[in-house]
Amino acid sequence: MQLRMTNQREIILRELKKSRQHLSADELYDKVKKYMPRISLATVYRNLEILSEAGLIGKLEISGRQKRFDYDVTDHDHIYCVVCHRVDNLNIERQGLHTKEIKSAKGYSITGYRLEIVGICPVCQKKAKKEKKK
Amino acid sequence: MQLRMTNQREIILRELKKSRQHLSADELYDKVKKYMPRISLATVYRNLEILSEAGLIGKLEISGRQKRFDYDVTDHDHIYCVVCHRVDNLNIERQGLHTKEIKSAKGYSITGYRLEIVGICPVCQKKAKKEKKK
DNA sequence: TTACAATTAGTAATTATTATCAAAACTGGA
DNA sequence: TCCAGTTTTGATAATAATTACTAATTGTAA
Repeated sequence: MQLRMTNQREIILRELKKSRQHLSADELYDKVKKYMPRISLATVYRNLEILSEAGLIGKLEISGRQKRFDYDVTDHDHIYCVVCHRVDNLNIERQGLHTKEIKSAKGYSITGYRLEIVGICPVCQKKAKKEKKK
Repeated sequence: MQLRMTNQREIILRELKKSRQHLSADELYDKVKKYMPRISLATVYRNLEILSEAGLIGKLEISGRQKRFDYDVTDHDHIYCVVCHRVDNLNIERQGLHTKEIKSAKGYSITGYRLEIVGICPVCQKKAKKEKKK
């Protein structure tokens, strides 16, 4: 199956890469609408799935209610804010993780792994301090 | 805030621990109904949140559409099936992960981390083989 | 007991996502 | 270029999971 690069796809892809964030479908919808006001939210959802299946973007299936998509398809880990659900990329040395232990874990055939660092992002830390003062 | 242990809470907690699985609210609802047929699904949702805030159970905020809850609150990692979304517990040596690199990552204050091994569980592997034969 | 607070069952509302479908836009020959 | 077939789109309906609301019930502590 060959991917046809429509205008909609082009702009969705461009805006996600431009943002350098891990956007949800509706956040991306808002950005794309500026260039293509008549685009449908369904088109954004549809194409995010298609683009991630084609390997042009990544799909984060981590925490939070909404799916988020990653502009960076190279191998990396994430850091995630428990308060606002913001996600950032991380590069961490992963020495010692490809062990026999993992490879045979519970009879699973392993396709990959991900390390998620969980914490509170700088913005939410500031907010929390302000809240305390009240 | 002190946690009042109601009948509903007791049974929800008991059934989750008994299952030794990572159940979603509706799966647990089905189990609990056998002992308490008039319980409401909303009560299950409500109490799963309360129990996890009280630290009596864990909340998995990982992949898949539904939230899942963990009978085991001790420190451990997970292995997760990309096909059926089943989750199992794992104990893996995590040497070399508590590095300065992580502790100061992107200005976050780190509260923890989780390693998720991703793969296909034995059951889904078997199903996939059967599918191929067709 | 008796008043007050917490919890419950039942249901409505909300949120995120997926499905449906007719219209529009592409594609690759004749 | 025109046409037939395929894809994709926009609009909207449907679904799934969760949360909010509310009156009734239950527990608690004086």
